[in-house]
Amino acid sequence: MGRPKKFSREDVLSKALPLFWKRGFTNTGLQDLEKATGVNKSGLYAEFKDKGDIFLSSLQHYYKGLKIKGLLTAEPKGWGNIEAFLNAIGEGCSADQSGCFGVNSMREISILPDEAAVLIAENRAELKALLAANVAAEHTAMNPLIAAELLTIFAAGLSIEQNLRRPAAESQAQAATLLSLLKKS
Amino acid sequence: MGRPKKFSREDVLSKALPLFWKRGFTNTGLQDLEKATGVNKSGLYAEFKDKGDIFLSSLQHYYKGLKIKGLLTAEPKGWGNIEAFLNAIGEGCSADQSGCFGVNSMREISILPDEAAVLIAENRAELKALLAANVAAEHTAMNPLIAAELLTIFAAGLSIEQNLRRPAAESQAQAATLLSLLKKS
DNA sequence: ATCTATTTGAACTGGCCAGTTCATAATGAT
DNA sequence: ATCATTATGAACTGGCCAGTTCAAATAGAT
Repeated sequence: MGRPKKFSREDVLSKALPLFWKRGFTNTGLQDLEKATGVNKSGLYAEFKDKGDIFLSSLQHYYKGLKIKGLLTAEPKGWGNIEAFLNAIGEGCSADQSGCFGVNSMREISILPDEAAVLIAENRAELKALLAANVAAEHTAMNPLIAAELLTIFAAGLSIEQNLRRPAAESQAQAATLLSLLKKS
Repeated sequence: MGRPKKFSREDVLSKALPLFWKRGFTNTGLQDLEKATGVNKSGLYAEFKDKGDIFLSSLQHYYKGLKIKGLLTAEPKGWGNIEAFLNAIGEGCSADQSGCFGVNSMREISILPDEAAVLIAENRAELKALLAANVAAEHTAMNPLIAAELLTIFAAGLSIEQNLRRPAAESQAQAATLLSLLKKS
């Protein structure tokens, strides 16, 4: 046995995540990461390949811990779940974390590690499928896949506009409006 | 009279804009700007205060030349204008310019000159008003302001997802779906 | 005390960054 | 030819960047 590790990979990621979330990839420096995680640069590079790897791992960590899967798989499925999901986008916005990290990252996708783009696309697809399942449970006349796509785009819009620091109440009101439209059809 | 200017401010801006549009503020360097505009660093700093000023001016230039005002003020006002507007978001996407520059910039707003945030907010408000006017022209049961807000968020979602290089046809199909929902209500 | 695994901090490389300065050249009008 | 205006390119500052290397320290187990 040697000296025990002082930090866990997940500890580091959960502290790095808010930085990337707020400032993005390029605007988050290694110094920032050292300070936030409390782990030395040497330590970080012992654990991660490079800065891109830290970002990618943070993104994975983010998706892993995401509540929306829980919200959208709750029973019974239906509008209730969808409304809870849309509201969650507006709620979780501390000063540091606005909107969805995945949506925010879309803007930087051209300079991100390729795997990041894949991750984002995969999770978008998963989200859409979950939404579709909840729509389908309501037996509407509307095609669940089409409704789900609509909701996904709307959610992305809500997310990105969180950067303008819109009050959560507004977002929720708009979410309710869209939902009532979908319910009627 | 001295030597005449070789470049106009607007020339420079129209060449700088695609850079910022594609790569954002931080990821666009002065070297890139020199190469793209054909104007020396010295020349750029004679015309602009700093890099932030070039960005801000590019954003102004972008909003000035935006077609959407034309699309949304065409007569007769109504769903047709709105559909044309939504489709334009998906269309104008060359490899260099994806989505709306204003929406893309929301992600970077925390590191942008303050005036940029103001500009973006103003134009969002203007867009919303134009959309509302077109909804109002249709005399729907729905509150035009609420519908306009919905459309604005949806447009932001479409814009940001353009970064994933979605085919324009998909975006347009989704736009049509949302419109049909709005028409029905 | 010794061995091992890990943390730490500092020094360092090489590169890019924004921004400044200045000397030189080009261009036009008078 | 002179004067005013602008363009150009190069040199330079000071700072931050990601990433590497290494020696010293620390902590546990045996």
